Amino acid sequence: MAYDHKSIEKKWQDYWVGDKVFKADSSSNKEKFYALDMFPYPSGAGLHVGHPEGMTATDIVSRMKRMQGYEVLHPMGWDAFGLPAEQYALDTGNDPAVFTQQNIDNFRRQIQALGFSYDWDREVNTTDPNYYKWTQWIFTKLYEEGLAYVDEVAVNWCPALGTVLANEEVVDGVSERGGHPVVRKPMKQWMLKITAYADRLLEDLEDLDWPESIKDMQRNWIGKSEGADVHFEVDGHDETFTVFTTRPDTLFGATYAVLAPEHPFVERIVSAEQKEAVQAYINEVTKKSDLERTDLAKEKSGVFSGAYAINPVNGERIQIWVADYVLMSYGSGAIMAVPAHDERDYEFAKTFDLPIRAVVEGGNVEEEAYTGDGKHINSDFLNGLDKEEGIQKAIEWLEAEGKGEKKTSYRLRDWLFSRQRYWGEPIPVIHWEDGSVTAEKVENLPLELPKTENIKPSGTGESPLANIEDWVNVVDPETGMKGRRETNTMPQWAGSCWYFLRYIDPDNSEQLADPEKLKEWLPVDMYIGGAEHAVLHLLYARFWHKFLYDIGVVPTKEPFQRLFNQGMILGENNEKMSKSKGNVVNPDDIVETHGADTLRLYEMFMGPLEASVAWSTNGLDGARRFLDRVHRLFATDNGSLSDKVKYDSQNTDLERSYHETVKKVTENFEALRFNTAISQMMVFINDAYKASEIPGQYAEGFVKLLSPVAPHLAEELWSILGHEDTISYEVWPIHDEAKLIDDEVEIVLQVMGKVRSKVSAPKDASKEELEKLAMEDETIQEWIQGKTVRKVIAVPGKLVNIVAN
RNA sequence: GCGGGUGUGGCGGAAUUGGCAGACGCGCUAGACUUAGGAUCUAGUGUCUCUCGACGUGGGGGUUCAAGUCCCUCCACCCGCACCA
Repeated sequence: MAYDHKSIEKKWQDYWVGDKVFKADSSSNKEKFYALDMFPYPSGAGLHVGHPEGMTATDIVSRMKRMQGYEVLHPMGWDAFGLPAEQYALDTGNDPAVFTQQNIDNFRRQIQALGFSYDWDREVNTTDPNYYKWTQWIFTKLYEEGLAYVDEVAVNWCPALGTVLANEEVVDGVSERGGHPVVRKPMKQWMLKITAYADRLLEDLEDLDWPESIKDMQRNWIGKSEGADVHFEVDGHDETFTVFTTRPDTLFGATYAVLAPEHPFVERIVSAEQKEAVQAYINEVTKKSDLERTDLAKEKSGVFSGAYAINPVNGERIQIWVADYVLMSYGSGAIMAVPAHDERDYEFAKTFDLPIRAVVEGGNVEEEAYTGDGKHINSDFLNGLDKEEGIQKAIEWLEAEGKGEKKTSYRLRDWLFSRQRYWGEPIPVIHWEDGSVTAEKVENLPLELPKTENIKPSGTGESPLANIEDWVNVVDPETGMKGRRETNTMPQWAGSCWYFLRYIDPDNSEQLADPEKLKEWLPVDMYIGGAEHAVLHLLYARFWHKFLYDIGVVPTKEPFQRLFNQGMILGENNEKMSKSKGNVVNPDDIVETHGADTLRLYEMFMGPLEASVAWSTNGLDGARRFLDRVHRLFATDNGSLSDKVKYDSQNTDLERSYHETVKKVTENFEALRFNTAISQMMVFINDAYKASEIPGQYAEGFVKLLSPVAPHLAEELWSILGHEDTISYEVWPIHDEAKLIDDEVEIVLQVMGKVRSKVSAPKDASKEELEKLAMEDETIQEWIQGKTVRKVIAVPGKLVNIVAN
């Protein structure tokens, strides 16, 4: 019988899972290798063909590393908290835990049907109390270290639904569900002080083996910029405000100042005459959505506050304006405006007819702002200096005069860590009636989510947990003091910040993970996932990891040494797969019709791992055809070994092709270039079909090379080749470099850089010998006839180029 | 606007330090075997001429004996950020 994927795949999957073939042993003395997938959110829709792409890539590497003698940790788990389960609960009254468990079971079934070599004994689930116990524990540590704090932050409050909405639940200013109005409302929120790690998150990127584009995205997100804080006094008030500037050297060109509309200072300094205008402006601005406010195309808007600031360098009175082009969230929410040398200030000054004074030479201030370098003018003690010197000197002056100081600002802001949701890790904090706040003691963790049939909005903006009286209200057993539990839960990011640590020691009830085991496995050697997590997940996880490093829990500064982002698999119409477009391909269907091995092979052969390529049914058929060809080459219809395979063969037809294949496949797997590795395997199979016989050791070697990509078929062929054990721990083939070198090589003969002839020559023929061969070649002689040979370039082993005209 | 990236046959894509452009797969064409083929096998397949040959890696220019690869310039598309002071 021909290649029957259904029976073969079932057989080997049952064996792998049943016999725990891929169990990882932390105590072995093999070198450790940790291959990690970004774990999925188990959605109700199940797996789509995009999921297995990255998973196949890590699986191939894992399987190869095992065969190369490494102890491989390759785990899978579930990022299972999240909004959809909560929505489902709200809609149906069902328990999100039950719903989530069903989805997980479905995901696991689908993933196992693809034959990945996960160690299923290490499966983790972020919604499991034994898991989130440690998520909560990390939070309490952050709290103890002062890195978790409460702040007032505006949230999307929907009065009609009585709940707070996530940004993605708000569409065009109304709730996505029901279309109710949404307003910004300040609420007390837990924040994590990621900004305290900004510099280290930036610097430590250097040593990581990550795509440069991802590093850059993180750098931009952190957005470090150096400059100075400058303090301005307000004329007629006993007040000062601070601006942040990267160009303190242009202080003499500051002709007005601007406060963000939300700046608390605005109401303190606004003049009586301007009060009404300012209030009207602020009202207008707060009505605008974030999108409208940041729309670059729009005209600058603003209003004069009626107050004046004193420029600290020259005592000049300058107007203070309120304008929304200054953001409260960056720097100090206030700027000194230097219209001559800043494009935004220039545009604003032109709009409102404010003075513009050049203080740096170069450019034409009549026409546009000049942001380049040049000698300073109109700047007293800075005159004649260039930009760099000017900045230096200005900061020295400010610090000496007590009018300002050197300052570094970051675009990165602290992490808003609260969610007003039921389906998340409860934040383990109690607010006591005397006003004190304490974190739950470790022995009281996990603080479990209470079971309830009544998940509904609290109506106050608190999470549904606020409805559950006997959970929310607590009494201190020792002092009798009453308290109320925090009702906010953690965001989905929390569980995914450290799951890779738990895989290392998933059942530990005493600690997050055994330090000795962490030392064995960390850092993750290979981490593959989608580029959509390039910034947030990876930054948050790095932050937590550095924190855990600081408190001595983990042994490495960085969690993920090597990172790779796989591309997307698009629908056959070249658009992103989505239910609404009807172009989603379900892996279950492919496994049924073509088999898991075909799906794996096809996804790896489509193109480079990082590229986004459209699904093609024809391409899939081609992948299947290759596996059919492989099967037919090695096995007969009744499942015995093909006569063509001969263990005692002395035939050397395939020698070179085989060794080249071993070399290329090994190198390409290592470099994650699976498409080229597979094409080389195809070349070998084509050669093998042409050969009169296939030496047994080449057949075995090839099956090993194929096994990471098409493990079920490889196991089957391995047993047909007469082996009892799994192929998973067989020794990976090594190529013999000597077999790749031919004694005779083909030399390309060129005239004027164009190939005119070819000739065979000994591989180590000298330049002179090659030149002689070229000149003797008949075709070449015809080409150079009647021409003068100006020059002959001979590259040993490669070519001869004759310059003649 | 800033940062990063990509442009190669009808399609997906290959091409060490500059050294035979188009590996491999899909598709297509012809043939073989077949009652049949959406199976399999064989041959062919960048374009123009189809004979020599010429042209050809987004466009233009340059360096070089030799450029997909290096330099300059322009264009298109994709991703991220976006009034970040």
